[in-house]
Order: sequence, then C-alpha cells, then structure tokens
Amino acid sequence: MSFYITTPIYYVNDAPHIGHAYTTIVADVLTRYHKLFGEETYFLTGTDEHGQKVQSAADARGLDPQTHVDELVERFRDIWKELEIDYDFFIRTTMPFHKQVVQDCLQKLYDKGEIYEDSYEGWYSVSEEMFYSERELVDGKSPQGKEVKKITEKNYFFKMSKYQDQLLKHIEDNPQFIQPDTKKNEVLGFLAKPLTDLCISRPKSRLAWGVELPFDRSYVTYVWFDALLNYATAIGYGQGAEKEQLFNKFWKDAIHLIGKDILTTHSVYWPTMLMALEIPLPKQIFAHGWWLNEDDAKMSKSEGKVVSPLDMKDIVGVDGLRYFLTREIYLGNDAKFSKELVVSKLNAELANNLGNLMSRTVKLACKNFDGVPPSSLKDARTSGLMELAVGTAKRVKQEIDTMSPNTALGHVVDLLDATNKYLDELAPWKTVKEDKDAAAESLYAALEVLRISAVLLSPVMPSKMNELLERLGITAPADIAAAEKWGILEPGAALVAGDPLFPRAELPS
RNA sequence: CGCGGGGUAGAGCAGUCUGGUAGCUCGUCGGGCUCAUAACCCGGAGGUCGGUGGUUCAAAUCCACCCCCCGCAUCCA
Repeated sequence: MSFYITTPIYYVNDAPHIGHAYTTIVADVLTRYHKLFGEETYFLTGTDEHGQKVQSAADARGLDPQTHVDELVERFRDIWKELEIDYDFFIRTTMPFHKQVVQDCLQKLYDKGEIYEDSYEGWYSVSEEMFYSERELVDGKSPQGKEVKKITEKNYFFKMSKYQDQLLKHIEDNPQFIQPDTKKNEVLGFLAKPLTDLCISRPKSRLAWGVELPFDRSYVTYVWFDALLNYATAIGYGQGAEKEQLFNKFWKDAIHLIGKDILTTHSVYWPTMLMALEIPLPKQIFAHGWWLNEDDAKMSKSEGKVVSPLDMKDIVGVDGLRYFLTREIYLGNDAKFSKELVVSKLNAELANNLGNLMSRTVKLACKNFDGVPPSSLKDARTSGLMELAVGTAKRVKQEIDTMSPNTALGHVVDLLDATNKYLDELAPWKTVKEDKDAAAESLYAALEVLRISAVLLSPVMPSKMNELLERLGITAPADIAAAEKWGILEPGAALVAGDPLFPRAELPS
C-alpha cells in the first residue's frame, strides 16, 4: 500500500493565505499519518507560474517573468517551512523538465487528432488584455467598465466532449473517485449536460509567458495542460524508464486534495485529458470545503478579509493552528473560522485536556517517585484504560483511511478525557499517602496514555509531540508499534515537568 | 429558470444513505476535588431537528410541495 497525495499548485502571484495553508496542512497531516502507519508516501505541492497575471506583475516591476517568479515562489516555500510542511517535492511549472513533458503530451495529442484548430469569438478589452464572454459584460463594457470590442481569434481546442460517456461511466463504476458524495453529485449534474471542447491555447500576441505549443510556436498553452499535468510530471511521467519508476509506483494511488472551487477542472477536464493521453486515472479527487468568516462568507483573498496563517500562528503556535485546521472541520464540509473559535477549541483540548493532564501527572510523578513510577495492573480500571489506549491507534487509522482526520483526533481526545476521569477516580495525590503502589499504578498509566497520545498526535503537531515525548524520556522517533504497546516507559527514568506544554491562549483585546 | 449544498438547544457542529424515545463541543447553572495550566470530575437547565402535508406501529431520517441562506452555471483558476 502506498500513498500519494497532491495539493493544487498555487498561483505564484497570489500571497499565501489561509486557503493555501489549509489544503497543504491537511495533505501534510494525512501524509504523516500514512507514514506513521508504515506506508510508502509521496507528498507533492508546488506553484503554477505561467499566465497573464504573472506577466503583468513582472512587467510592472520591470523584471523578466522568470526572475519575478523566482522571487515570489519563496513566499510559498518559506511559509511551508514555517508551518512544518514536509513535502517530498515542490514542483514549479516553469521547471524545464515539466515544460518538456507538457509539450510532448500536446504534440502526442495533436498527432492523434485530439487537438484541433478553431476560431473563437469573444469580447476583448484591449486595456485589460482580457477576454469576456457575452454574459460577463456589464452594459456593453467589461466588468471594470472598460471598452470591449468583438474579435475573432484562432485557437486550439482539445476534444474533451468525446470523453463524456467514458468519464460518466468511470465515475459511476468508481464511487470513491470523486469525494465527498455531495461533490460527486455536483459533477454528475455538470455532466448531465453536453460537454464542450476545451480551449487550450492563447496567441503569444496576447500572452507570451507560457509553454509554447510544439506544433504552433506562435501560441502558448493555456493553463490546463500546463498546470494539471504537474501531478504526473512531478513523479517522473514521460521522462524515461528510470524516472517513471516513481510514477508507476505511486500513480494508481494518487489522491488530489483540492478546494471545491476547482472541482470541475479536476474531475472533468483532467480525467478527460488523461483519457486522451491513455494514462490511467488517479484514485481519488477529494474536494474540501471553505473556512468561512463570521458572515458565512468565503475568506476571499480579494475582499481583504484574509486571515493570514501567520496571524493565528503567533497566538496559538504552528502546532496549534495545524491542530485546529485538522480538528475543527469535517473534511469536505465548510466551517467557520474566527480567532475566538480557534482559541476556545485549543484551550479546551490542548491546554485544559492534554497539556494539563501532562502537568498534573508529571509533577506528581516527579514529586513522589522522582521520575517514572513502577508499573502495575492491579486495579481493573487501569486495565480498562490500558485497553482503551492500545486500541486507539487502530481507531485513528480507520478514520485516516476514510479521510476523516477530525474524527481521528477525536479518538485521542476521548482517550485523554477518559484518563482525566481515571485520575480523578484513582486520586493518586491522595493514595500516595497511604498506598504508594496504587498511586504509582495510576500515575504510570496516565504517563503511558500521554506517551501513546503523543505518538498518535505527532502527525498533526510534530514539534509539540516530539517535545512531549522528550519530556517523558522517549528519544526514539514516533512509530506506530509504540502506540499499540503498553509499558514502554521505564520505571525510574527521568521526567521533565517544565513549563506548560500548551499555555492557555488569550486573545489580545 | 437550472444544478449542487445547507436550515438540529445561546454559539459552533455531528446524526439523515442503512427510519425506532435527539447527540457532541463551547457557554450557562449547581455540586465535588484541590495533584494540575482559575485546571480536572459529577450533575442540571436549555431543542415541537425551517414550514405544511403524506407513507409507516414509528420520521431529524423516506416521499411531495413551500420558505430562507450559500455556491456553481464551462474559459481566464
């Protein structure tokens, strides 16, 4: 079993925002879980670097486009590093090998007769260098109020429409292909109407910054082939037998994690392109929802309502932000995002529950046993807790396998809840005075739960859980076997209480 | 008009496919504990599950119609 997940390639001209961060963090969390479970994993992200906006922005800065994107791409690389995104490869659509394969594919389709030339009529705004369809016009002008004129332009089209039935059949035969089901229904609705062909080119006179069509050098390819093919080229497709080993290993398991805004491009355009290229389809396209602001509006980059990933990171930490984005939303649904919700959730589950459990346990153990106390299983309640704890890994795995990371975390939270309750019942701070063995048993059990929880939460909060394990005296990297086994902590080993692992967060007023 | 979602305690959300006395988190009220990060544990209050009608012994869940909100509606993400 192998696991290959992709994020969309982000438009390099955009400033990284919560939407980018969310998709990328979820992909990272899922990858780390699959890796923890012992699978071979590959995690791809990157940037889309061609197109009109890049060209205009570069012109405005007096730079050539390549220099411009070379600078801009660092904003994504920097933020991913900061957010502990552990991708295997970062693809840029301006990479020479990628452009080469894109051209090879275009040539192949052209030779097969899958691409044809046609003329296209539309309304063109010279000042904006933009085409508009009839219905986009406002009072005969562009939405920005600029003059438009009707022009006819020759372009190249991909015969997308001929694959409509084949695509429909694939979706019906493979219910997991588009997920969640609500999104699949949306695509099926879209496919209920006849599909048109896809315009895949722009004349260089209008857009120079792109990949040249190999069969007509006066055109560049327009976004689709250039962008979507990254998922295949990044793992070696079309680059000779040696590099294709990676592709052959991972492609059949590919999961495209996307925002719901690009559902159609990924579940209609992309599969038909693959069909024409005679490449098998990926395993799944999974569309997640939006984080909405208090007014239920999408946190759009254009409305100035962006909550930068950095904003909350400074209040709750990187691991806190990763936890919130993973825990609070049902993957696929929309959910509200506000600073108040973030702080409330994290205080409840990380500070009060996990963090405080660690503090009370470790401090008692240090004070009364000078480290890890001796282990025993005399009380049935301890055995019960042990069974719950060692079974948690399996429950977490089941949820991860069905793309439900929030529920996966819920199982760990349940375990921690049960442990706080267990401690309350066994009251080691009381029993330590008359029955030190009983106190030792309950404290040891709580410490074991903390150790197991740290392993199971490490994909979400790599830094903090590593710190927790270290404080428990564990130096080995987290692995799943350790989460399924009870009794790893060595009695007598040192424990570090330290400052609160997750201090309660307060919102600046 | 059409397509796809959604409308469930003060707030945020599950549950609807596979009908069976409505669940989670936060908040709130009361109690306990006092080891711990004003934390932890126990208990209570609070919902006619958007509306109307239907099927059924039984409907948040299935069917029909209606109201309200959001997204999409094929090119410039």
